[in-house]
This record gives sequence, structure tokens and C-alpha cells, in this order.
Amino acid sequence: MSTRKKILIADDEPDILEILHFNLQAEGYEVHTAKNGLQAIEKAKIIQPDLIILDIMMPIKNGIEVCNELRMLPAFQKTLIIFLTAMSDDGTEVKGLESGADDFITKPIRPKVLLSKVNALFRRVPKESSSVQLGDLQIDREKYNVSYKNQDITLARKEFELLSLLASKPGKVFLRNEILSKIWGTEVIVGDRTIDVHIRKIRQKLNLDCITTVKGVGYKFEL
Amino acid sequence: MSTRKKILIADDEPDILEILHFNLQAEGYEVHTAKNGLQAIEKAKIIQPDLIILDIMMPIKNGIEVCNELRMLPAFQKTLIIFLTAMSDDGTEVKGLESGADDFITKPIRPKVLLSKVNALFRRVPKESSSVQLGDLQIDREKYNVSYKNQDITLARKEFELLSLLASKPGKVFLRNEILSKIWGTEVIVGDRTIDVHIRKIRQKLNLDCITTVKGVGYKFEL
DNA sequence: GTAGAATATTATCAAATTGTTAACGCAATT
DNA sequence: AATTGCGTTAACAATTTGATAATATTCTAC
Repeated sequence: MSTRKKILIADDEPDILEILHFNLQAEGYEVHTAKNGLQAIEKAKIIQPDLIILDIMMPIKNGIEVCNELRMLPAFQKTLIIFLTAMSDDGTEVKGLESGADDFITKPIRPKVLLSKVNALFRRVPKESSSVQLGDLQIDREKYNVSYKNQDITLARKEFELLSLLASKPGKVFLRNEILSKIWGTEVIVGDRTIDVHIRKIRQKLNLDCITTVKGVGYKFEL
Repeated sequence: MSTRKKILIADDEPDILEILHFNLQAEGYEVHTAKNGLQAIEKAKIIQPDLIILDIMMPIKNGIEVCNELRMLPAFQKTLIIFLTAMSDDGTEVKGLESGADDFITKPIRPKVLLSKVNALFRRVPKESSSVQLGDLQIDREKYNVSYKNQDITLARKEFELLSLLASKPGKVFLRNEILSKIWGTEVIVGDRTIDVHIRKIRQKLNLDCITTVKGVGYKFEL
């Protein structure tokens, strides 16, 4: 349901890059890397990571510069930033935190500590408004509503859940069994026709050809 | 506009307590202290601080125990917690972060670093303003009153809390469970009808169509 | 092209959910 | 002691929903 968190690591030492990459990836994050400050900024703009880990001492642009520059942009106002540094010098650390960093890790890096800090940071961040935009169709799980071309459409609960499920992976075919277990659970037993009826109601209300039947298999959401 | 943030510091060393107290107070925070784990828990319940700074090594109850115990309570789910420790031992640090701490500071404490971290943490937390303007409707959490088109409306406490909760995230659907745990707490058990009745009273008093029922899910505030 | 299977459609009904009103206990206030 | 207001619940009404049966239609394999 929730896309993986994206992390961008910027450090000029390949070893560190690799270690962090490995550990964070193993933890389930989508990891990207950059080997200097400039590249970090460029990649950040493309990837739009949830967290950026910046080495302070880097060629071309140092971590603090990168941080300051990114914080200027509205898109990075809320992005989490962690600094890495070899120095255990007060001044640098303070400067880093004041430039809008969320945490600070001193080298040598202990992977477990890093992971814990990363996890702790994400725990704090209010989770994204699970809203999905698909063309003119918008599905907002939090607000529990669906709108097409900014026109609200009222769906009953099961209808909403079903559409929400199908739309969570556009193009993917959901088997009838899959749908049953995800929406009705494994305990409840309902007939196959029930799904059809709900599908029909959704199609009717949306008045939009976006749910395709895959005969003998299931349904998928498209366009 | 914004009440001062409350910080509770727990440490058994009076010197540290004093230094932190002085520094944080100078920074504009309302500081409280406790000299052991048990006292920390008691004071925390009364004061409801925004941030708790816990020494790990404390008599009676250590910092991690305190943290775990507080995190059990719904009121402290979101409270920020920072650990202090003399050890630079990986294991402890990880255990601390995993028990739900938000940061970690190793002794000897460098006041500037501490202040920066504290400020950084608060910067992350979405500040809830005490007064909300929504169209012609105004909700003032501090004064505990609601007005529509500058006309005061008298709501009973539960009614106010309920409206205030719903209005805190306009559009978001609050599940009945969510409402129960946030307004009545997890201990108290009240029937489902109770929510309805309060909703009705609010609707009646506001005489404004702003609370939408999402059947089978909950309620949401809109417009 | 046709039989058989799978899905679509429609109407119906029971169950689940919420709305409404009145009444009760309790605490604070007069 | 009497009054008032609040929070809760009970009881019942009103509404919505979800499941099914029955029937029609479409698709697929042969």
C-alpha cells in the first residue's frame, strides 16, 4: 500500500557509499547515491527522496551547502536530511543542525545506529496523505473520497475499498481470490457474483471505462 | 499565540539538571525536572510535556524503562523523547532508539548541540495552532469557544473536543475507533451511539452542514 | 457458429449502520 | 435541598449497504 521510502546518499568515499547502500537497502528502502555535492542536488531534484544523507566533507559542494541550497526549494522544505561527519566538532554540528538538518551522525559509522536513526526519523514524519492521482481521477484514502475532474463521487465502503485496491496497482490484474481475501478477509465467504455487482456499481458511478474484465482471471484498473 | 513548549528533564546528577535547565530556559522553553525515573513518569503525566529528555542511567527506573512505559500510554504516543547517555555503546543506543526515542545525545553534553537538536526536533513537529479559522467558522482551542460569523456558539466540553478533533484535519475521515481513543481514551468504554448523539448536538447547535457521515467508517469535517 | 462457462445486470431483502428522542445519573452550582 | 447542565444510554425509526438469486449477455474453446 505504501511505496518504499526513497533515500539519497551523498558521500565521496565509495566504501561508505557501499556500506550504507547495502544496509539501507536490506532494511527495505529504495537507495540512490551521489558522489559529490553537485550530483546530490541534481539527483535529489529528479528522485525527490524522502531522506537525504549528506557527508559534510565532499568535493565540489559540501554537505552544508547542499542542504542550504535544497532547503531553499519548496519541494525540499520537508525532506529529511541527515549529516555525516568525521569531525566531532561542536561548531560544525551546530551549523549543520541550524541549516535545517534533522540529525547528525559522526564517523566512524555504526550501521545499526544509522538504521535506528533513520527508522526513528521516518516514524516521526506524518505519513503521506495516501492520495492517488490517476489522470483526472483522484482517490484519497484519508478523506475516503473519490473525485473525477474535481467532481466528488460517492462510493459505499466496499465499493471504495475495491476501487482503491484495484487502483493501487494500475495495470495489475487482481485475481478474484486475491480480491476476496484482501477486501473480505479469509474468514468471510461471499459468492463470486458479489464482486461483479460491486464492480458494476463502481463502473456505473464513475461512468468511466477504467476497470477491465479479464475473463477467467479477474479485474484490473487502467487509465 | 503559541504557548511555550514544555520540556521535562530527568537525570540523577544535579549538575546536569541545572545546566540543561538553564540553557533550555534561556532558549524560551518551560522546563521541568525530575531526579529519577519514577518521578519522571509521575511528572510527565501531570505536566504533559512536549519533549522529555531522559538520562538512561537513573536510579529506581532507567531511561529506557521510562520510555517504554510512557509509550504505552496514548497521551505519550507523540511526545518527543531524547536520551542522554555516558556510554557510546552501540547496543544501548539502538535499544533506546527502538524503544521509540527520537534522538540520542552522548555525554559529555555540549549545550549548543543539545539546543540545536531540541530546536531541530520541534521544527519537525507540525505545530498545532490553538485557533482555527475555517470559512466563517472559528475554533479557539485556548479560549475553548466556537463562533460562526462572529456569533458565539456554546458547546459542551465533549462536543467541543469532538468538533475540534474533526476540524483539526478538514476532509480527513476519523474512524469511530479513532474518535473514541482520542477523545475518550483507551480505558473508557462508551457505546457507539454516544458519538452519534454528540455529533447530532454539534450539528444542531452549529446549524451548519459541515460534518459528513461516512457510513461504515466514521465522520469528517468539511467546509 | 455453437455450447458452455464466465460475467453483467437487475431487483430484492436482510443486516448493518446511523439518526433521533427521551430519560437517567451525576456533579457542580445556587 | 433544589436546580441546572452534561454525558451517557436505551429504545426505536430511518437509512444505507451488501449479498444473493434470477436472468440476460458476452466470451471462449471447440
